[in-house]
Amino acid sequence: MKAPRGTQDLLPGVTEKWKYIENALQELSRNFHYKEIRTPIFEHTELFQRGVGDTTDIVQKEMYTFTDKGNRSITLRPEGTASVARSFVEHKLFGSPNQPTKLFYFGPMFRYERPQQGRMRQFFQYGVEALGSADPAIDAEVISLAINAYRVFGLRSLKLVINSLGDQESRENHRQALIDHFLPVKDELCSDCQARLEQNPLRVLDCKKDRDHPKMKTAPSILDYLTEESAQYFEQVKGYLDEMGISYQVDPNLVRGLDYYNHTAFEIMSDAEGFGAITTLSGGGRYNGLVQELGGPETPGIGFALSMERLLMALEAEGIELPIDERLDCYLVALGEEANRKAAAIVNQLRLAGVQTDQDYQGKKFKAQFKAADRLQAKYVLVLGEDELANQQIAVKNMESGQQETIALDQLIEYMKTRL
RNA sequence: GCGAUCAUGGCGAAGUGGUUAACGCACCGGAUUGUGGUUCCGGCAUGCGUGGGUUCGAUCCCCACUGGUCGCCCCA
Repeated sequence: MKAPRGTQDLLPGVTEKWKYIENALQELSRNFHYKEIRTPIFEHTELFQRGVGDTTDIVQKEMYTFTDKGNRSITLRPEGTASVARSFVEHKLFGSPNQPTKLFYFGPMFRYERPQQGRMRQFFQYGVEALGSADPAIDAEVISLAINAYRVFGLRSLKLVINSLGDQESRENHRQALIDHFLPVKDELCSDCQARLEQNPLRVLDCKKDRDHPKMKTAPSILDYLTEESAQYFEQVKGYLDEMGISYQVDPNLVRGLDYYNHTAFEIMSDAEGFGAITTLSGGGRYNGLVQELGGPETPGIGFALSMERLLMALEAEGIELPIDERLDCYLVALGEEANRKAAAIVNQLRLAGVQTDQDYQGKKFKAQFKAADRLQAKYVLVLGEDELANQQIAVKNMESGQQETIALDQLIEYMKTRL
């Protein structure tokens, strides 16, 4: 039996890294004053159709959708924002006096795709959502949180790309301009783009196949079609970023794949060598119509999500080791029948006193037990043999210094606690 | 969804249509009645992803399936 395609087991040795990263991101979230939310792993399919958008690749071909025994159409969540917005509406969080509502989440997402490194069918995201504020300062806040989610681990080869998709009016004007621009040469575009021109002409812009088409360079930029208000908003966001000392690059062709985005859109990529085809580490943006679309009051929102798998890849690419201490405090080596009988109780006492302790359960010889202790990087080895037992004592060896002393058994816990 | 490539012990890795499937690392035991290292000696795949087929005989040839990896699409 194997784990299903595109899923993976996280085994001891890597779970410690995940735990470390989760803890660090949790602390970062707390400093930015975001609170944790946990939503279901599956939702009604309709949530994603309405929230993420029917024309997106995610909804059209990547969802894990099934019918449950009650004949409901259920989908394993492909992303987190729709669920958070749904929960925000369902629990009327907009009624709380503390606005905006600032939330973070962590958990598995599911997309049916061809797996390769950095792209799993089940993958883990950390994300944040700030609902209820249309202040450009909060756009900058979320972007800062996103970039610092990498910097706190020492990552440096990062590229922040931002764009504005504008408001409804900007988008419609731009959409029309794109159609007018490309329609005369529609036949020269790839089949995907011919369809895109009808459904979502914005996405023609980031097509790889038609990248070199002459009409591509002269295509109308969204930035030229922003309404006065949208343009000003974008300027303010950039102003806040400048003020924070966060460098970025404006890419008018940055188009996020989800329908709900408007105004600010951004992506963080890795510059590191040998990162492969997938360089996007995280992405996010503003989604001012989403909450209303899901039946709530008109509520602005912005958020982003990063992938744990890609964060770990970035750490590897930059050769960053997380400071994880895997050493064991204590390993008890027992010698003889009587000692074996006593060993478990002594180990148990140490553990309950907060000393991380282990012993042999494989019937190993004395020397082999010592080797095991060494391999586990035990800081101390306790030797319990007949001599020690006869005197109600135990030998304690500091494995780093090699020093060993014999102490009374009833002082062991006290002794160990002062040394660890 | 499309294209390419790969699959041998815990890990890495050689190999061949036919008696015992190299080697390295790791692990276990001994040399060394109670102290981590080194060295030496010994042990460790009735098995070569799964299922079929060809053959007197398949880990090796053929087909399908499963999974990994790389690229495309798209994204986190």
